[in-house]
Amino acid sequence: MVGSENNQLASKTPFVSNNAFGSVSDMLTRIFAAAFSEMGIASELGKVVISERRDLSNYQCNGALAAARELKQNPRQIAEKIIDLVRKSQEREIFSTLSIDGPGFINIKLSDKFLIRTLRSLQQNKIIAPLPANELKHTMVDFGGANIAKPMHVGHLRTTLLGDCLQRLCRFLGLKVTSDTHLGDWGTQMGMLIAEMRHKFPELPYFKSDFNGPYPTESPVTIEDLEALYPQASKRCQSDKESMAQALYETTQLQNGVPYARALWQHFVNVSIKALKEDFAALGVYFDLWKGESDIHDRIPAILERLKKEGHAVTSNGALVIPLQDPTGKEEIPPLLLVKSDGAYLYGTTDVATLEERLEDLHVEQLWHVVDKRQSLHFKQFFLAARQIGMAGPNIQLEHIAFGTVNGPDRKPFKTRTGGVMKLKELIHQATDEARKRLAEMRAAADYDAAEREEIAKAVGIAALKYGDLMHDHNTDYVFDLEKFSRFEGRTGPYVLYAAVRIKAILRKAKEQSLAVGPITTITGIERELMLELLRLPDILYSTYHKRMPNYLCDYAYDLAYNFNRFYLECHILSEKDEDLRSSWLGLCDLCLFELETVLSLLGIDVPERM
RNA sequence: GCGCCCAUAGCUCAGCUGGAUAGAGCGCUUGGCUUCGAACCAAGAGGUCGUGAGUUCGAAUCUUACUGGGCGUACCA
Repeated sequence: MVGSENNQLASKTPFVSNNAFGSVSDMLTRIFAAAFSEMGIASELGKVVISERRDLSNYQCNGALAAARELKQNPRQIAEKIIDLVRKSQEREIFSTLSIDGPGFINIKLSDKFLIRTLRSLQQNKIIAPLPANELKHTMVDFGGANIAKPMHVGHLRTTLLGDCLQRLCRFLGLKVTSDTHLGDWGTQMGMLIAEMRHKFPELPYFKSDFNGPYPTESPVTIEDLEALYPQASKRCQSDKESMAQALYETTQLQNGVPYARALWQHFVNVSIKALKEDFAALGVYFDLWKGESDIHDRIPAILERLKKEGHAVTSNGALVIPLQDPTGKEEIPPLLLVKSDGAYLYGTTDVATLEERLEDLHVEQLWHVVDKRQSLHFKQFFLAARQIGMAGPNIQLEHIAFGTVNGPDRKPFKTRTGGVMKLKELIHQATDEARKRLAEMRAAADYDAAEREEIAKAVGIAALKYGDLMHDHNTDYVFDLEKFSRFEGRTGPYVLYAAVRIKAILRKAKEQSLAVGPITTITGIERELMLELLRLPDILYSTYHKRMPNYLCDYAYDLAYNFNRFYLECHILSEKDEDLRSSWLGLCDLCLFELETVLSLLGIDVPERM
């Protein structure tokens, strides 16, 4: 029979393989898909999802309803047959009940045996199955959006946290990842800075035409100087044509590699990178590469030549552009500009050259740009151009991971009280302050020494900040409310952290009392909910990856913490007299901590030992 | 003008392929600590899912028109 073959097929792809724990809903889907196809119905309809009616089931399959429309049959009868087939399969011991409710929903309850067996294997190995081999693409995450001479501010928060979460998640799921900030270290802004330096400090050796010796190894400016210099330079050039001409002149000197300009520029870059690394480090964010626009500058002429020769790039209104055709033919897409009429390169030019480098030298297969959604037209143009000129083939994934603005209570982009741009450093300080305040209010950690208290405040502050940001769907704007994010009640980082710390406290006490942390063996009541929650981890990780939606991780972390708190309240673990039950519960605590810490670490949040 | 996105409880937000009674947190009302950290938990009130029409057995979800808001629209990034 076809059917038994299908069932065997399903059982040959266990969701626990090589000790690695996979998706339960995928595993159930395989079983149901086999049953659907055995009935001659499209197997896609066998999709099993986590139940929306927790009171009725753990998982559900709605495929019979859709099948009923195609087959023009009664959905309940179809569901009946599906259930019969599943009951006959080798997998029947997974289920405690399979029932049909409403118009034809198949409600699935898992057996205790299955639940215990599965969690025990996870408990032993603590390995989550990586993505299937064909999905393990070399992924580049381009995020952070750092620039020379410009401080990191609140506008960099989302790209940094989102990008970092994505790179952590990809690595966790077995992908090869290369992250790159792609510094804005080239172009007119750099010329403007040099011109400003010449204007203010003409006595520096860089500006002496008769200077022969090597230029100083010490930077003439600090990061603070640079940050102050940049707005002045920018303002001067905007208001004064003469200054702009000077800036363009310096830009040319730099691009032609004239020593004084290069030397000065190198100082700017060094000083800036040092400061940027500190900013990122304060958030626990690290990059594999610190490439910049300057790195690909030399590639540009050859690319432009080729594009002109191949007819991809044409002159239009004095500029060199790639005309774009919308594949759907519906809308008109403005061309991608490569060279301005004054000869300067643009955003799109460096993007194309950088893409070439990433594809040819680094062999990246998947490229994610984590950038403000206001730039979506640019990325649409850039990606389309990359396809049109044949640079990115069909196997290359290009994606703009767009995010909305961080708003203040007035729903306008977040500002300081005085109306200025909030620096990232300042934001982290405020988060730490808020956490410190909360901890003091609750008289928490009062008996710890000052250094530990400070460390805890930092950890809690970062958790509040990161969770508060990442919990929101990145496609939309959100209201930044530090006071709210820092609460220990509700859907916040500190709440989740608290649950994890509670577990650590129990495990510590258990160890002190030499109580065994054993395999999970029993289900008595409320902990079943927690166990079902624990079963979802792989599903959550995979869907977070596939949708590129870290907010799923945040939701899940909260659900875990909440379910643990319920279990904790109801079951008094350490005082439990039944040794087996106690060690089973301790095992459950340990597993829950493992999952919480896993999810939090993907969000970039560390759990302190106590708080 | 054209294009993209958004509109869900008093507030901030979820809502996975079109599915059952639209969820959560905060706030509000009420209840639970001689026991592992009450920084917790439980219960309740609160909704014409922006408006109208359409597709469907079934729409917050898909189509369409409209209203209100955000953003972008060739030489900035």
